[in-house]
Amino acid sequence: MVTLKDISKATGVSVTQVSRALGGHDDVKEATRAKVREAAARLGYRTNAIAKGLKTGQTGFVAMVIPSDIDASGREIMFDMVVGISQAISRHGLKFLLHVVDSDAQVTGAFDLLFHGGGIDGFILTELQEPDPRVAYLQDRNMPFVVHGQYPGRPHPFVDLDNFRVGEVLAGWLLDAGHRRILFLNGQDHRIYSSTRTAGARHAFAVRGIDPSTLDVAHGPMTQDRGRAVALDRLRRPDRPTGIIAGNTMLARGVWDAAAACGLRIPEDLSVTAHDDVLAQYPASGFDPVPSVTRSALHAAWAALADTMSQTIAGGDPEPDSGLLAPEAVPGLSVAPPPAGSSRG
Amino acid sequence: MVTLKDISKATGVSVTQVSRALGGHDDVKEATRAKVREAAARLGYRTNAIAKGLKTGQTGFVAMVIPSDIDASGREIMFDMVVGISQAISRHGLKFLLHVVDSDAQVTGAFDLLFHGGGIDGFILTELQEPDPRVAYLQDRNMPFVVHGQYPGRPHPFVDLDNFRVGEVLAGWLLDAGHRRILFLNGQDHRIYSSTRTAGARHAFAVRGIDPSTLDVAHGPMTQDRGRAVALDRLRRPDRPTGIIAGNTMLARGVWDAAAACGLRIPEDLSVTAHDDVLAQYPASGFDPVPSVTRSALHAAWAALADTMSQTIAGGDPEPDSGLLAPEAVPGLSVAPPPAGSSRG
DNA sequence: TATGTCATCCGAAACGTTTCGGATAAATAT
DNA sequence: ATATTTATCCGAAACGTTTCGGATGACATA
Repeated sequence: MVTLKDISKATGVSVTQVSRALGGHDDVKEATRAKVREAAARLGYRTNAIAKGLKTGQTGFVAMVIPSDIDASGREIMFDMVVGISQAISRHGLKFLLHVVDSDAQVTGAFDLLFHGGGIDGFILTELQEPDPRVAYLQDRNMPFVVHGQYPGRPHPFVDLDNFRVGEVLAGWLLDAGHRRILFLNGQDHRIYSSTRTAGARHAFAVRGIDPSTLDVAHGPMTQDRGRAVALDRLRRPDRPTGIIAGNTMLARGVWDAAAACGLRIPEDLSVTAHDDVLAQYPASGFDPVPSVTRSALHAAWAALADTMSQTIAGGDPEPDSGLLAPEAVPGLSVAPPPAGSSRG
Repeated sequence: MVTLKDISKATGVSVTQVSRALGGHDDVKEATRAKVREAAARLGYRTNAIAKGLKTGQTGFVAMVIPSDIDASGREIMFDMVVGISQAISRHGLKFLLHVVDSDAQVTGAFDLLFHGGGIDGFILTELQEPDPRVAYLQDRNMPFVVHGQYPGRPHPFVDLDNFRVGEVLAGWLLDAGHRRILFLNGQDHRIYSSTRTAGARHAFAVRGIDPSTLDVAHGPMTQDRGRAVALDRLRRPDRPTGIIAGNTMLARGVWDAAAACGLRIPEDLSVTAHDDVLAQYPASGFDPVPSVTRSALHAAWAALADTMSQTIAGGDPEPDSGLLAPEAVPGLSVAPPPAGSSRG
């Protein structure tokens, strides 16, 4: 292994100055720095992360702890998350660690193990639930962490899509076109993003003087199958919805299927709005007509997450509310006034 | 942070002896060891992995490097792998690290980065292909690694299902029942496990004096949809196969679907054998009739993999061939002689 | 001349652990 | 009695890095 001492010997510069030269400190003569850099490159020097970690107390490892008993719909989205986050973390020169435990109950124990005994600098939390003990646990023990999502009542470093705004916009488009019987195909129950989107949608109702309780919200996994099934069920009722909000593009695909199955045209007979996470596997392309969507790339969220993580580890408290990502509102051709025959609710 | 020095102060035992007491060395009086253990527990001591790593040169981190551009069918299996491996690794007191790079080409670079600069003890390789530069790269640079699978021509630490035997048994059952027109629904092309299973199946043909080239092998992702599609295509031909080998239970499900669609009964009109990985998400239950399978739990492979990894890191070369896992042969009710009307091929 | 400023440098200590090479005293062997 | 073994212990060095607290000489200022 090539060490600073080797470079020191090779150049005649002290270990201290070699360290400072490579570390970019400013009390090193340019000529010296060049000489050191050259020798480091020539000898194939690589900073020993462990030694550096011992001195600085930081290793550059960021961990995410997940239970192995995730349900089928969770696993699919989880892998995309893991890949996206890992990539974003690597780009910041940090290293991503995935730690799998047997059950939810063991997650907090793993935090302790990894942080105190394992040289982990910080944690990433996703898929927040209500209630979720993880946030309080980490806060109480002063372990650095960043959340994808926000936990109510406890300010903490986070990155999150403005889900309230998403619900507001998607519902607003339908309401403004004249729809009153609206179905919201939302995500899993007890997920905070789901309820925040519902709140945003209901807010859109309220500011227009429409009773928010008339919004029909259906919770569940965000899959094409479920989208089709729930939409089909509702569309076959006599007082069928004239507008549907889809939580993501997979649910939207299910709605398109259901509309086709019922012989309903979009947007003439049924208006649809959706949120688009810009995932490669769930492209928003191929829809006819082009849907009206709120759009926010998940990979942008991962990048922001990595950024906030690296700030948090460095000790700088990120500014509150800086983590809220605004969705882009992209009107398409999937919204029209409700069909004349439909009675207004 | 609680250190050895703190325990030393609290107990009056030297740092050296505290270290040895906790480390399980034998030149420590039992009374002393108990006193030290008590103090460690009381103060909440946890070994500092970084400091230990600096001294011993090992960190307990094991990494797996994957490219982000895996195809859809790959992602599904990959997540199960990652979860299974991570869990098995944790159980050995090691820590699992998932590192995602943008493309295949960047994998070897990541090896260097993680090993030399990142304090990674060793690597786990899965999904071997032909050719695959990773094995030679790690071998040439003396980085410890364990492979799930075997690379031809280069002995290396590995854990693998005996895929030759799987092909041999699954084909043998059909041949011994009298089948001659057999379809093998195999895994992805260029995957070593696929070709090894094919070789095993062809060997079963050869030892029975039957022309191995009459075996029809179809490569592709191991999904229910593909199983149905390929089976349907073959079953509709005039010289349809009378026996089908399914590479896993999902493919088998597709075969069951296809048989139903063609009005064929199993096993009266069509015999089927399959391999069962014993995955929770792809249960082998719910089949009627119970299929004849070779069975080998993937999670047993992960456990063996973690075991071999920990030996390899410790410097002990695991015995060659100790990594080959024998499948269990579990006859069911899905194999019968071919229907009388079918002409023998 | 004496003092201060500046750029550049370096020795030594520190991070927490493990381990080498003995030290001590008691028990046993000669 | 002395020599040897045994059980138990400890100081100090080492791993590779960063950083504190100065040191040095050149130059400008008073």
